[in-house]
Amino acid sequence: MSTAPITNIATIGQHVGEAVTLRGWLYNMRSSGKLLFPTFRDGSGTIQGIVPKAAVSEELFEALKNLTLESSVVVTGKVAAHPKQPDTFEIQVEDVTITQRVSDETPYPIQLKEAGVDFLMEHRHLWLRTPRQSAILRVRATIQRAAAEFFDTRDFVRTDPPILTPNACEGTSELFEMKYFDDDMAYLTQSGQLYIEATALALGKVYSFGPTFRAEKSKTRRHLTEFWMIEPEVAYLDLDGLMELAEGFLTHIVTRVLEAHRNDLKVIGKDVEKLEAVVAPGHFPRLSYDEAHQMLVDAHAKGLIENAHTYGDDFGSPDETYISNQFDKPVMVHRYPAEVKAFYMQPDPKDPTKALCVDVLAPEGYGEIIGGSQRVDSYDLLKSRIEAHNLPMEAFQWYLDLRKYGSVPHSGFGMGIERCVAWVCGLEHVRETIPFPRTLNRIYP
RNA sequence: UCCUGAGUAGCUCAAUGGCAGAGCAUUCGGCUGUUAACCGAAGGGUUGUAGGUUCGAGUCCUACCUCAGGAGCCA
Repeated sequence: MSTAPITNIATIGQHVGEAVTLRGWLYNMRSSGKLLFPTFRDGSGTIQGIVPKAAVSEELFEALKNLTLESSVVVTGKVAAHPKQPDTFEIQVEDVTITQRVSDETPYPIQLKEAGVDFLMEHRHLWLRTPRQSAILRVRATIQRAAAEFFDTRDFVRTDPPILTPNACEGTSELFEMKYFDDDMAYLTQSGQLYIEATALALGKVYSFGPTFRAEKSKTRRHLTEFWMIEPEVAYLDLDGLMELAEGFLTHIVTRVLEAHRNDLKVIGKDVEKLEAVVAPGHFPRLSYDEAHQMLVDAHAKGLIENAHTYGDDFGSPDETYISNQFDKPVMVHRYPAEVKAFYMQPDPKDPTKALCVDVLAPEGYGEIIGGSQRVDSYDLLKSRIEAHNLPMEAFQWYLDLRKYGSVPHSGFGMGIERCVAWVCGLEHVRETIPFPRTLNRIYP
């Protein structure tokens, strides 16, 4: 075996003129008579190899010529600039060890050509190998790291809430239910918020980051039944401070993605200028519910949206799309009517019919990626809200305790990682943002 | 839950109610700079399931199944 240093494809440009070893898979094969052009991938990228018949042994040439796609290989060869494509490299193959050859009887099922959603999802474990899917997962990892890093470097303490809970956090959406030993029922968490309100009052500034579950029968490009959420919660923070936090947070994430993933974004097909506009100088626009409503009324009058928005109702998907399309940065819509929002949101002292809450709408019609609010800090008000929403009072005793012992104004938000990734990458559907998406009709593979 | 659409070769799709087709993939052959290479050949089908109409159904009708898009709800 060769002694050439092991390298990866992403950084292979540093080794032009040198012999290197790549460990990966056969991604594609083209040939032209006595020239082979195998394309290899190694998880960090793809590179074309070139194999003239005269340059290698007869056995190796034949073995390579008949090699099946996605067979695993260790390749040794000299790195050279691509003769036709600028900033691209190729490897002049000298030796190949086949780690495992894909059988002729069971060829790799996923073609390089287009395929349908059902087929790809059924083969998600293999679909992940395509350059686009790999690029998306790299961007996702950076978004997750940047999101945690933003809070870690600002003295937030990460506190992980439970995943098994005894009751609905918000008393709203459908929960996944399971038996908890003999007599009790448990539910998969739909948000860690209530629990991190407790840790925020212990530690000041906290965040949680983990999976959440919704048993909603939603069948759209924005919904998964299992998704990841990052949620900060801060004592003594008001709504304005929360909006500043959200703005800095998203700016940081997009900055990190632009630093590290211009190539990946190109593979994915995202227009990088759209992201550069997000981090350009200037604040994210802030719009009150009333202003947003007026915007929709005007748009309907001009025939720009189909359905008139009724004052007092939440915004529908088409409404959010219209509003976000008016700006090239994320839009923060605040102070919704309290009636359409959750029971724990603090009323606006200037207009108690409004809640001190904010939804951040991503550009390009990606909809709500962040939802947050200032929380009710009065014991009596919270108790009456729990009653008004017909929630089981005994389950919320601990939550009420937080208002009994040193209650303070506090605020927090939650961001769904998958929607953020879909927006940053410009994807049609959130199912591509997570390795193994869980949707209404699919839990395999 | 509701609305809409789609199920035909391994994949992506054609086929006026009248012989089941193409491209890609696979196998075989050709080609010394190919770019989802190209050229030639071969194999590959219970047309989602069950009924019905008809001389004849992939095509029309009914029910069901599966998937997708949207609404509602949400991140």
